[in-house]
Amino acid sequence: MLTETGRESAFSKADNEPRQKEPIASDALARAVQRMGAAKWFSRNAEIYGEGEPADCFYQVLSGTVRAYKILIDGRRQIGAFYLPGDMFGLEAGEKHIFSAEAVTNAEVLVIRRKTLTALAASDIEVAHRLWIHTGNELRRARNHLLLINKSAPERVATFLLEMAERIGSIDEIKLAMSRQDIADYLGLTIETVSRMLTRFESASTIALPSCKRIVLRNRAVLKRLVA
Amino acid sequence: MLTETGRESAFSKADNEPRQKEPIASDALARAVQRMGAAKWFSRNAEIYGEGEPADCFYQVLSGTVRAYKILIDGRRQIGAFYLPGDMFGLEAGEKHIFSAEAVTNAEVLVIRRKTLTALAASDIEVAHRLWIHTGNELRRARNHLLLINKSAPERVATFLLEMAERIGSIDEIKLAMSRQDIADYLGLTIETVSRMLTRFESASTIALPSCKRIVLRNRAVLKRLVA
DNA sequence: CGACCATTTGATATGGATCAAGCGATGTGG
DNA sequence: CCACATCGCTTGATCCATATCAAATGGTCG
Repeated sequence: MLTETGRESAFSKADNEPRQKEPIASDALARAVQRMGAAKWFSRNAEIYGEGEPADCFYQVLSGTVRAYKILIDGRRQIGAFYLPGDMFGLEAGEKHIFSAEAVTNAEVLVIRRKTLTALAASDIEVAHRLWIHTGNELRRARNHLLLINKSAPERVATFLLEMAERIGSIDEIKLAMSRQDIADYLGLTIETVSRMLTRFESASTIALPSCKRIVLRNRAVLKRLVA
Repeated sequence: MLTETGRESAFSKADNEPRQKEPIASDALARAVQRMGAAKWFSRNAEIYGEGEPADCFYQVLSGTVRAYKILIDGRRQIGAFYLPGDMFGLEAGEKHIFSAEAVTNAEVLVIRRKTLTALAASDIEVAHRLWIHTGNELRRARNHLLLINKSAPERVATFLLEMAERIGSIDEIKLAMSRQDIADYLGLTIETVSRMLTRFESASTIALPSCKRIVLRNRAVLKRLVA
């Protein structure tokens, strides 16, 4: 059954938020991580691992938000994914990390050694299967992200808002953990463009912006039509 | 104990050749596909599977080239990947295909039922492992593709040329199976822009264009610097 | 209150899209 | 074998969405 080691403390100490309903996954893989992983704290902007380092560990977010990114030669930064509580990351069958990972906010993360996991997978077919499913989900996300990057700026921002709302499980209001720069680097836009799109949506009463990190979706239909 | 070996590379000489002489790939998964798969011919532009259809089969290209793509609501087409001889595709842990697949050229493809493969994976840990590796490789490709899409047009085209040269294993000359439209849809550009970049490279003697499908890389250093 | 950083807003520049010919292959029927 | 249609590619002219540059505003923390 679900082992929730460290969960309560995670929730009370997370700088960020009261948590949603049931974010922590409970499949064989997640259970293994929760049983055998060690909780570790990362403060805002701390590096969890760096690009090119050997991928020795697998992670699950307990609280806070994590970004996976890559710095391009011209200095730009492409964020490949945000990981929220319950999400697992850091191990995709490769020897080395191709992205770096950092805490967006103070975050508590479960860490489990790769060896531990692969040893388990060798004997437990369900864990092996779950690892595959996990990578498959990452792949689906990456492909959706790819599709996103070719769209117009309003479409990208609308997609981001809906994606975040769904993942946070919130009804209407999203509390964003990340800065405009993070959003811009995720969407392949500039902060100015992200900001402009948000104010444009606000002017159209599609969203409201009580503060720059809180966004209220007032008219999802309009956003969904954009995403289409 | 599981061991991760690097990605298997698909080595082919020219994708026009009807057949590979050598065994195409030789890991446990590829061997299973080659032993139990049925060869099937698809003529140019024939559909192999459609988006949304149940992902019942797994495929390996024997000859020719295949594209995986998605049509967006606005009618644009995003090509997610090209598959060359030796490459496997069509099964990534999901129940349904999220892309469609078509033959770019006349192509021979091995087809194996998903059930056959998952049954095998349940008893053969090595096959299960290779399935994971395969999805991991697809993920790495998708992430590289994502990075690509944010770059400038010259960078994208240069990246495409180098990628193709490497995958085809050609020294200097690439024989492209795909049209300019295919390239454009892969890179998120228009055919006009792709064409202009190619002629620009040609003017700079970075490449030569003996015919529109044959491209000679005359100065890889320049291309690599662009990709950086 | 004042300094600092993030965000918004405004003005201008530009890379690639779009619109529009032209050109060069490939194929077909006479 | 040629005339001609067709299709894919290249080239040119213009437009527009977003980047870039610059400044103002707002929010946070000492």
